[in-house]
Amino acid sequence: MFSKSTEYALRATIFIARQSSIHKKVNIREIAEGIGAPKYFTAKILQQLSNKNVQIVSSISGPAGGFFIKEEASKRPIYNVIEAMQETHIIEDCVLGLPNCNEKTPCSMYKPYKDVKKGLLSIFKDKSIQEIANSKDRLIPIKIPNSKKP
Amino acid sequence: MFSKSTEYALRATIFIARQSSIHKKVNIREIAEGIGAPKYFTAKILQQLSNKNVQIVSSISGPAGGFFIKEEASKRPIYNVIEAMQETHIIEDCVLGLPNCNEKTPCSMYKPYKDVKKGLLSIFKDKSIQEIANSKDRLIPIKIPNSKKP
DNA sequence: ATAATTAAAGATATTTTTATCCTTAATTGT
DNA sequence: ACAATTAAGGATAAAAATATCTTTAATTAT
Ligand code: FES
Ligand code: FES
Repeated sequence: MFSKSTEYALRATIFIARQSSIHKKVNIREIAEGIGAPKYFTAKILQQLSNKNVQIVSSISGPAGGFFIKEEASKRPIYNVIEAMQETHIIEDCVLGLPNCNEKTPCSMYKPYKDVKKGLLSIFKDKSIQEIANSKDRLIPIKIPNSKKP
Repeated sequence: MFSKSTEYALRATIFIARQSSIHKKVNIREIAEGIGAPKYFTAKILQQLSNKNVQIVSSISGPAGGFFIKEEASKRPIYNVIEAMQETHIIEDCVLGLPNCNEKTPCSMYKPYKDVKKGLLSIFKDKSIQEIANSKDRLIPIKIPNSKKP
């Protein structure tokens, strides 16, 4: 559904939130391994999530540093991650790729998609990062005993 | 939601179906202009939809040739176009990008997405190409009086 | 002060997607 | 047979997404 960037962003956010709930900061290597994503690419995505006006994740440099999520940020909906990655269009835009998806200029899919869109939006808007992090569902493809991504 | 390829594929299929309903064959130029898509790229997509075991659209070379959709093909669900473009994964796969999206190995989004996925699949599976073509909703971005895509 | 550890930032590389062009084959009308 | 029109197929180009590497800055501990 989303790009790999956004998939990694969602997984990373949930992963960090879980560690932050036990007041543990995590570094890039831990995050990348924890979500089964390429390390350097994950680093780039974390810049997007931490930097900016976004402020979904926070970070501190140096030893004992790393990434974490503030209490208040973890209460925000996971939808904010999709916004930060600038991919709300994947849900919001016309299914046929036409501009101006609205009541006035609908395509053939507008009506049937209307309710689906609502449902899709609500699954990301109705749950906070914290709530999703609290579930102990997997965030990683498969158990890798000793992965070697240096 | 889908790739540009699939968006064009959906629009082209509906466009051709409309013309076929009045027994009119259309050529690449007419299709590309009719759906507001790049001509050569549209041609490549039509190969995917006509060629193969897919057979959603049919074509005939030479003067008075062009693309059309057979009666029986137009009764198939629009979902077949998404299958032909090999993008069912966009609906079917894990929202977080994890492999093996199923009851046994769910991610945090599995349950909330389950019903949305059903709705999403049904809007493409429950309507035939013909039915969608019969609606006279737009298939093109905006009215272009005299577009110049040579 | 120095060394070690961490993220930030910038540069580069690879792959995929999107888009275009050119040649060939099929069909039609003259 | 020949010219015109159309799609098919192959080659190439351009842009975007994905991925990696290198250097710099910040922080900590010694
Ligand atoms: S105009 Fe196509 S889904 Fe809204
Ligand atoms: S496992 Fe994630 S949505 Fe199915």
